[in-house]
Amino acid sequence: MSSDNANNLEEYKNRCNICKIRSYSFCRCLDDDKLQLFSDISAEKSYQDKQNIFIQNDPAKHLYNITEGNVKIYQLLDDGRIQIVGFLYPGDFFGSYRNNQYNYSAEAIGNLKICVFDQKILDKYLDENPVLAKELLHQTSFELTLAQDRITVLGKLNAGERIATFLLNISEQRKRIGWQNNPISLPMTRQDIADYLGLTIETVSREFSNLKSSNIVKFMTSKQIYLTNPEALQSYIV
Amino acid sequence: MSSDNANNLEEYKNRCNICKIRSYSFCRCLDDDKLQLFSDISAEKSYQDKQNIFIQNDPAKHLYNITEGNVKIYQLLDDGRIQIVGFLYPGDFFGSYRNNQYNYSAEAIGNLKICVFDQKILDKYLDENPVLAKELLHQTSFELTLAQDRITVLGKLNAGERIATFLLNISEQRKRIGWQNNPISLPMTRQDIADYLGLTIETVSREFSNLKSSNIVKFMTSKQIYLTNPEALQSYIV
DNA sequence: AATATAAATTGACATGAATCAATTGTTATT
DNA sequence: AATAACAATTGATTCATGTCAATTTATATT
Repeated sequence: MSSDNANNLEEYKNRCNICKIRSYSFCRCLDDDKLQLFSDISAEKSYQDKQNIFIQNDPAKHLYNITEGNVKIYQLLDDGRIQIVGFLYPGDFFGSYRNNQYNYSAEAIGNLKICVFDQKILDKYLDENPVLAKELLHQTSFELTLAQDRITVLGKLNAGERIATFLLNISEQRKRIGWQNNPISLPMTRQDIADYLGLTIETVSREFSNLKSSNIVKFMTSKQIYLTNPEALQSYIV
Repeated sequence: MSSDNANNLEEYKNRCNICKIRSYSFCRCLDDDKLQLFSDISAEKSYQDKQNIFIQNDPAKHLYNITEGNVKIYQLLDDGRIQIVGFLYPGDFFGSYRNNQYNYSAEAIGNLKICVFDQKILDKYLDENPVLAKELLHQTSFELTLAQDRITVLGKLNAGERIATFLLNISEQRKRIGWQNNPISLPMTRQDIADYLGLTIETVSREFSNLKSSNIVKFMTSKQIYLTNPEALQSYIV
């Protein structure tokens, strides 16, 4: 084994300690010695744009944690209609820690790096580390509130309100993980945004054009958007 | 103290042991001695139709477990629009075990009995009883999958499909907790159903009439509905 | 039982977003 | 640089569901 390979292995085994997203991911609850064990029971994996991580109804064997890049999770109806349940960002986890089926499909948006945990091994860990179980509970509970908010968006808001909410939510999320929150980058396509908001691509495009001509937002590129007047966006949402 | 009062107190202290909904509520994970302690840290409370249990954005201090009756949880927009996030039934829990704000308001539908837990006390319990933390995690995770399914319903299904899904879901839920699942009782009003499905009361009424005239359902009363042809309902959902 | 009040249904019409179609802009490939 | 393939925008029209209004049915009160 070359000293280079040895170094790489060392680095790989140490990756949890130097992980950039730890402070806003569920692993943050572990102290250093536990963290080392955590490196051992997880594996890092890379995906490219549009690659599937898993498919809905697959037997759920893993839990995933995003370390780099973006993921969309979606449900597919029999006739081809698609609903994007959520966009996930670094620090978010997805998959399952129960031995059943995945409730959605997961696909990479752009280049992606994730930590993979075996469901059974993680489950054993939970018994021994209540602090981790509690952290996952809190995180899942937070996910649930986000899902509930989205139910209201889809059930009650009109097209303009949905777009405004979407932009503000992304801005908040970026702030939460300490990234630039204005201008914001939109890693997903217009079609993705439409499938996320229960609209068509044409309606999304028209609403963006409205915001543009009202000087509320400004597009640096079609995927880089500057919120010129966030207060106006806020007032959209009632 | 009369012997009657003593008996009542005895019965009250023992109520977890004789609780009818324990087997499909999160308490099921506790064995007998732990359960006795659980009776001590919870209190039973009763509500009447339309009474609020708490309001959105109230400081979240309690976790609730339904022992009898039904609850609607909902979000209110500034202009009065309402979205019912979920209908809850015996065995379901709601509220919060985190020290933040409630994400929705909760209101009794009909007569209601609930078990109330103090968030802080329950939280301490979780540290000592990882099995309880895991049970809550699994339950919350299940709630999350239900919420995700609802996102797809609201984002992609048309009025007829939403109604069909709603009826089948209720039927499933009744089956899950071992109740009669056909005919099914609808404890909520038509307006509630509309606010739950992102529709208007008129559209809900019209879709019910369609199902009626297609001989897919039959109304014993306006709140007691017999699924004459569940397969036809199923095929609605694509 | 009669009256009042609330809940649910049905009809006529309006409208926001979907659909269909064409065009423009952007990114990748030779 | 030219071409192809894809992504996004814009316009014209249709349609599902909302809105407004009236009626019927169910529940509560005297």
